Amino acid sequence: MKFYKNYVAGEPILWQGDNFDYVASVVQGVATLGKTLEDGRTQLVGLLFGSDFIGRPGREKIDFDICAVTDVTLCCFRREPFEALISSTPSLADRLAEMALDELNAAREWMLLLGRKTAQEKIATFIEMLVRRQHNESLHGMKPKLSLPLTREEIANYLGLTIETVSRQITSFKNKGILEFSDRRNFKVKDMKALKLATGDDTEGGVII
Amino acid sequence: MKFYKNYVAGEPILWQGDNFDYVASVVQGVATLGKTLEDGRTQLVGLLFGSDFIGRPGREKIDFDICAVTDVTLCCFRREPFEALISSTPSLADRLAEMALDELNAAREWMLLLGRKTAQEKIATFIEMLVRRQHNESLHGMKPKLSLPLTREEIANYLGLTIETVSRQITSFKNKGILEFSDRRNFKVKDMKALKLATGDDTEGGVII
DNA sequence: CGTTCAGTTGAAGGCATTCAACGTCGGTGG
DNA sequence: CCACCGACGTTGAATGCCTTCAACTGAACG
Repeated sequence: MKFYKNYVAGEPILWQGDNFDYVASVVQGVATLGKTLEDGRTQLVGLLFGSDFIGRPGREKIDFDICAVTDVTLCCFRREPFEALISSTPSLADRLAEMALDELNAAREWMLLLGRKTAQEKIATFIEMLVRRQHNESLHGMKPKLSLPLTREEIANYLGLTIETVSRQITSFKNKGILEFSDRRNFKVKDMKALKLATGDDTEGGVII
Repeated sequence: MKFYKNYVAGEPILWQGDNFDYVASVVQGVATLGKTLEDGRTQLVGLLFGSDFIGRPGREKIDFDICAVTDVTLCCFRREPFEALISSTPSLADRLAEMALDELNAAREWMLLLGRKTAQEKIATFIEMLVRRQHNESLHGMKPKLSLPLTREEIANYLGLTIETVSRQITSFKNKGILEFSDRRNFKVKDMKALKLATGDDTEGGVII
């Protein structure tokens, strides 16, 4: 019923329209959910981190692409026994429903970003989200080294921008002393307050993580 | 346990952050789900039509605004007995989970629109969605009169545009002979094929509704 | 040392926005 | 009845933000 699958960075996990007879949970690594138009324009609609879930009971098709951006390990379950397990375990069904609702809220938050935020605000929001997620993962590591899990192109596709704009906005945050990069991927937040301010969101009383 | 509530067009139903001790189903009318930034920029993240659902078990707060755009009737259920009912009725829980997943898919589709589509494609996609939904409602009414349920401003907020751009793009579709308006709100689609083409989506073999 | 790929930077251009004026419709009151 | 008003919508001109196009940098690799 249960088995593991491994993917190397850059490898596609599922293509839009594939049907797929198991469900899975991310054990390790980061993957992207993306949709593409016929002419190649791509929009990432979600990121999958550890313990995120792929596939849902009753949905055999998936209408977006899933792609590994780092090496990824999935824990897979055959569909029939898993659905049987859900039927007999209400708490599991509840948990899945909870996760779906969380994703829905995240998707709607991102709609606000895509529809109404400026490039600067998009980048700030993206970085701030990374801080929050990576902070949760490395529990209480006080201001750890942070890293961008995505290439500039993937960031662009996640934020509805171009690579060039992403690059310029990141440079701008460097110049303002808000971010500091040790290389292309690894950075530290020097001024969390300014970063939060730049997201365009409610200020929440200036609480610092 | 069950009661009805009525709202007139334009009336707010719920504000961002309100907590709300019942759940509801839309009986009649259209409502919008919206999120707003501090400076007033607004993004609609969903439309509620008949039989759509507001609120979820275990979520007492709602983090967006809900607003009636036409006169709206809600069928409301007190939270505690409703949650008890769900626990004892797996099929109802399944149905709610299904609806949440449908909304998630719709939200992601909309993310593609917001992040990657041009103004022209956004309008075309919006109109095409209206055709599909209103077609379902008035079962098999062959090419009925269609109507925009939203003002130009609401359309703009739904598509991540300004009113002026919405107006210009609609005019453009009129001039091309793809849409024909009898007044500001009511129209017919004169060339469905061209409309679908203009959405930027996959052509689906040119199937006409 | 040349190649390649990811990222950066510069300059030009375009699409949507912004600002502004006008048009239209429905309601209200003189 | 008609003038006035406000809300909604349209249209025009100018600006600007992001994109597009292009050249360059730097690191990894054979």
